[in-house]
Amino acid sequence: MGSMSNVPAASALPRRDQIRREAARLFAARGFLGVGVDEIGKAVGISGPGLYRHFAGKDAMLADLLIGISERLLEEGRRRAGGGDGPSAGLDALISGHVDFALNDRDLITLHDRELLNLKEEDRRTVRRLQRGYVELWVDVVRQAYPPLADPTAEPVARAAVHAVFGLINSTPHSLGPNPAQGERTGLQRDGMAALLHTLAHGAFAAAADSVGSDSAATDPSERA
Amino acid sequence: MGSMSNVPAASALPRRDQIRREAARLFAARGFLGVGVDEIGKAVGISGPGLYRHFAGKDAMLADLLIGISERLLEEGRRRAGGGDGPSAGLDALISGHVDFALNDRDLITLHDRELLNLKEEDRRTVRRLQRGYVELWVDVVRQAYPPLADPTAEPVARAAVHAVFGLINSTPHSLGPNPAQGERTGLQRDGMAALLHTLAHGAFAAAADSVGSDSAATDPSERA
DNA sequence: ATCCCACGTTAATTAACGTTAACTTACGCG
DNA sequence: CGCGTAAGTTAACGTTAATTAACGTGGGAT
Repeated sequence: MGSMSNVPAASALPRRDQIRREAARLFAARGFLGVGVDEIGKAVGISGPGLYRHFAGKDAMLADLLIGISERLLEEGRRRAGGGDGPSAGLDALISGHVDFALNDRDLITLHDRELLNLKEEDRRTVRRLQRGYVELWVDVVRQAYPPLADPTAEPVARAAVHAVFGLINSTPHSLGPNPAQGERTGLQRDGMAALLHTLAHGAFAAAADSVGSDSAATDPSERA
Repeated sequence: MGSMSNVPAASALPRRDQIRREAARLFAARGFLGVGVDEIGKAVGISGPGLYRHFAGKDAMLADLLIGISERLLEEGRRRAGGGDGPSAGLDALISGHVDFALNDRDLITLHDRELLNLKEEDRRTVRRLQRGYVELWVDVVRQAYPPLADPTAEPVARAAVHAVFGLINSTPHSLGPNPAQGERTGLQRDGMAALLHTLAHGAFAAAADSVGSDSAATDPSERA
């Protein structure tokens, strides 16, 4: 193993990435346990056990996908949150980043919260740690951008709102039909959907801030009007 | 089959319902393909193939659960949407109903959008038809409650917003930890969470209405500010 | 008393799946 | 040239899981 003159030319992706993409597509479409390795192999043009030259096993493929996406989310999130122009702009950047992610990498977003339970304990802990970091990032920025949420008693509200907004943004895979075509007449075009999700997310956070700014909402077990 | 003097006394649930509950719990926890029939059997005190006296097969259990929840959502939704006191109150009632559902029947809400792909074609069509009816119900009420969304060109926006709000409300299973205990210090109590979700949903819809009321958002492919 | 049927049990059947083994091929390099 | 290694192939193995078969059993209605 001395020289190595790889560089896969201008052809296609490296095998490993090709496998990643097809596996993500199939796992998202039919579930991790619902697709066999032969199927993944066929999708990349090799057959069955040939995949074991590139991944240690089926579990390792899923782990690679989930850890990869979690790392990319956190990394990109950190970059955007520290964008400079104050917390409000930071939150905008976070939202845009997550929306782009949900629209561009629908398969991975789907897997991200659907297939965690098929990971071995250690990988699951890794993914959860990364996810936790990402959530903390959002919670901090949201509480700075919406001062009423900065109150210590409002922390659970901010955290729950962040989770809910993730659910909101991540809902696009379900509401946008199957994978391939993007300009269907199902509804909005891509950019319109991105703008709308951005708007909805802000609306939700603003409403949360308003609710703790005025009356009961969090620690008070009284009913609302 | 002439007499039938059932009435299961004051003991437990009928076997069939007991199976439903345990199957829902297990499917939500580890996925439809991740749990075996022996496991479901053990959860209800009988073993393995004894389940086939009550359901035609594992597929039939999932179909029963998903169709059941979809029917209940639609039925209860219709009841609430026609509550009488105008579209704004109708929307409140719809939101409250869905929030209650998400908080009370977390397992079923999880299955509802996670396991559709494990249904046979016919059952899947049935579930989708019911889901479509439920969405239409929401879209109609939302557009009445928020006049700017009643504009014909805003229909895709209203529809996408409804899907997004479903994602928002349904996110609670993920952000509330595992199933059993309900009063953990993870964050909000149940009622606080319900109130917050209600608030967030309204905030999202209001923001959607604002956005189409003022500038570009839907059919216009221009960028937003 | 008896019949029967709802409700279970365990054993057998069959199919699928992940993984490993053994073997082949192409090719960069000393 | 000859060798090692990356990247495949097909065949085989061991397990697991859903479903079916064959077989009990106990309690109500006739």
